[in-house]
Amino acid sequence: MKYSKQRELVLETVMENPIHPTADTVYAMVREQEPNISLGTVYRNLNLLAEQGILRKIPMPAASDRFDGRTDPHYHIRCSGCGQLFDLPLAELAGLDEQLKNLPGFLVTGYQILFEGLCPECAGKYPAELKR
Amino acid sequence: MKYSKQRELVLETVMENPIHPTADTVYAMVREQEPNISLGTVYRNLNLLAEQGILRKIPMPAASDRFDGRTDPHYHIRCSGCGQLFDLPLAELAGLDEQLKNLPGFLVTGYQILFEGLCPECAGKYPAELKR
DNA sequence: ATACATGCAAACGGTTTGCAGAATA
DNA sequence: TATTCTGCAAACCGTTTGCATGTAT
Repeated sequence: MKYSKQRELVLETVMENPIHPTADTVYAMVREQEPNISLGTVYRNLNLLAEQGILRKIPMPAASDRFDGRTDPHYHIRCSGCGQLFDLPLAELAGLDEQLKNLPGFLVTGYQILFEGLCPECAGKYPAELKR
Repeated sequence: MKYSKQRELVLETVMENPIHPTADTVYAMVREQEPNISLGTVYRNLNLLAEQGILRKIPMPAASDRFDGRTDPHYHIRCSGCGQLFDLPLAELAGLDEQLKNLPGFLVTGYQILFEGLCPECAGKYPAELKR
């Protein structure tokens, strides 16, 4: 892997903005410092950095993938109010690995969870009953 | 909702084939009985039936959505070997709801899990170490 | 008659890719 | 110089949509 200014900016942007940006968001942000960067380059670098394990790609069902500077295992929650993606301060799911080992037939190697709900800020704004 | 032969076939196909087919697969299957049906109609009906809760749409990260005739809560596992999606015979995740209620700030309303691993058949074929 | 559904094809959004030229090592 | 990278634009894939026509109520 050879150095490039573009890649440095892409990485820096994801690292310094823990907002789990989409490729498009990264593109917009990097463009402020490097107006000629192309969206393709942003994608290429994000994917490359994710492959190397330097950052993480969070595939989102029915939405743009997001990228995360944190590479340690942790959960995410999408806020139905503002649409943002947050880290969820939830401990490892206890007992799950246990259950998974004892499944007849299947060999589970991993899983992805995406939580849905309201972030602290939106939980305040919305009434008791929550909608989509 | 008005009756249509096309919708009936789409529903029937999903119900009778518990393989969690994609829209494309449903299209191919229905076409054998109704060669003139269009892919758009298949999509429209699958979405409509899912909205009504008659069947379930399973959004798949970085892949085509799948549809499920089973509407009761249960988990799925994607086999890394053959790519098929299976029901996972796993009990409700115990204690998770507990943990979720006590999260500071966040109000969790739901979650989706997708497991990854090897199905019984593929688990036999592959050696001990498993890859992607 | 009036909804609602269909087939078709075009449009869409997110992402990837082929290419010729530019930058790094 | 050899390799990797870039910008650009076109291609791609899964899905949705507009429209004129057809069908169920």
